[in-house]
Amino acid sequence: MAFPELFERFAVEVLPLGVSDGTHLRFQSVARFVTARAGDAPFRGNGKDQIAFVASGSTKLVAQASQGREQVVAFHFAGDLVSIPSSTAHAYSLCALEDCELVYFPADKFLALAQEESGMVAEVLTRALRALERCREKTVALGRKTAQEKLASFLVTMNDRVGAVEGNQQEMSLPMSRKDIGDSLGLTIETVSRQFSELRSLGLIETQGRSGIRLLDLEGLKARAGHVLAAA
Amino acid sequence: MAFPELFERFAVEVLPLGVSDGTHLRFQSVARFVTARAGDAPFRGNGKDQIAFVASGSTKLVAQASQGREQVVAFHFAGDLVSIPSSTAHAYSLCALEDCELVYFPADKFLALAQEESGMVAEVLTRALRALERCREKTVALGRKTAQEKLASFLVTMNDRVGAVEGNQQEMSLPMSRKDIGDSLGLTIETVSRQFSELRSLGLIETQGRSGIRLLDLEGLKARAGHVLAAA
DNA sequence: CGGCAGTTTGACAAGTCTCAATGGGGGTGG
DNA sequence: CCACCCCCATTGAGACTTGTCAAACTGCCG
Repeated sequence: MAFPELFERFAVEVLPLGVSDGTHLRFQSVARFVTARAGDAPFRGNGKDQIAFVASGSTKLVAQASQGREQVVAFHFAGDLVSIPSSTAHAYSLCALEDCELVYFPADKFLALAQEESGMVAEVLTRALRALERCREKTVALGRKTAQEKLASFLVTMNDRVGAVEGNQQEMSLPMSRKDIGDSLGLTIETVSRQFSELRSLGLIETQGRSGIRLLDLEGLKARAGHVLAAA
Repeated sequence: MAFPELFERFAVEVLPLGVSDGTHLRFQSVARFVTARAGDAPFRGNGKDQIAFVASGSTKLVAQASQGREQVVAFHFAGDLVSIPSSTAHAYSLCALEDCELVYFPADKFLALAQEESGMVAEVLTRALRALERCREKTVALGRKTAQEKLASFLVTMNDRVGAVEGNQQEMSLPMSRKDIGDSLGLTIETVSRQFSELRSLGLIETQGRSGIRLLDLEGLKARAGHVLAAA
């Protein structure tokens, strides 16, 4: 896709309605574009905070711990905005799960420009709070859930984000590998695989090939996800 | 402390310089106040998103998973702003570690008011991004670190937030119990205690009573924290 | 000074990781 | 379009970190 068209997708999704032409153009002037093939990591350690918009495809944000251990901090899909930090206790990199088109900005310029348009900061704040919420939920899973609960809540969450109704069941195609799922849930590939088998034999899910997943019993999955709803 | 004085502390810390008197007053009109004794949970499941400012004392944000398991999602100290969500997969509550004075707002009104003052949203966004960063770092610890690495990185992080230099060593008084630390790191009380003993016998830390901690070898601790710095 | 909650330490159990081998999908090249 | 091959996923056996249960200890508050 041509670059101006990509930027338009960002503008439609993130810029508030009725944003001034000037702001629109200034954003465009600091925007950069990149297409990434599955597996590419276009932002590996470039030393500056970045903000990236996923125009198409899907990505993972990966943190590195010592001894080659990796933790997937978040997954992103078309329309998501990602903040990629540079100076923290762990090195982060954004990595394409499928072929991707990304629009990205230096974080400092992006935030400075955003402040010129009041609704814009609010939009970014809303997205940041949503990201914080997801991260907190992940924290609970990583800290206090069993392998099975981790996978069950992962599937329920992913279904909310990319699932589609098929008959009276939920169907989705996950772009991430077992390794990605493991690195996201703090488990090994093998444990993830075993839990997939277990959920299958419990009749809660069906898998089709490597990425196809059908949730046969969404309520049953939720019951095994270890959730506790507010004001219960 | 009197309520107007508490609000002033919030205003000085969070409201941008030169905020209009009108905005100042509108914030004050939706602000609520509460003093909490150590152990109190003033926001337990009240059904609405809240934003709280910690005027004095320290708090923990706790999520509940099934079967009474608890996960501490974040700690907060005087000057911090906390977003307390209500409708998520887990029930959250803010809990006082020491006696606290809190200024709080309904989140919807707070965010609506913030938008009237451009610098205000930016300030809240900055804080939200910092909270997101901390949460991501915690995610890495929970997902991919050993018990010892978890405790070491916890101590290093806490030292950054509340530590003071004492001689050529770092000293701090932690307001949270071993249980709080365990619930924050995804460990049991016993494992936390064992790791404290281990770090003590390695000569990296000294403990004094239940809350006093001296970091004898900050670099040694960091080396055991499993960090990988960016652009290494 | 006494009681109690929180902490430390120990022994054992359990869940997950590691190492290893087999099986299957899906992409590539003929 | 089909077949082959490689990589990913699955399954199994054994090891190890952490959790569980229990008891002794200690700092802290009344």
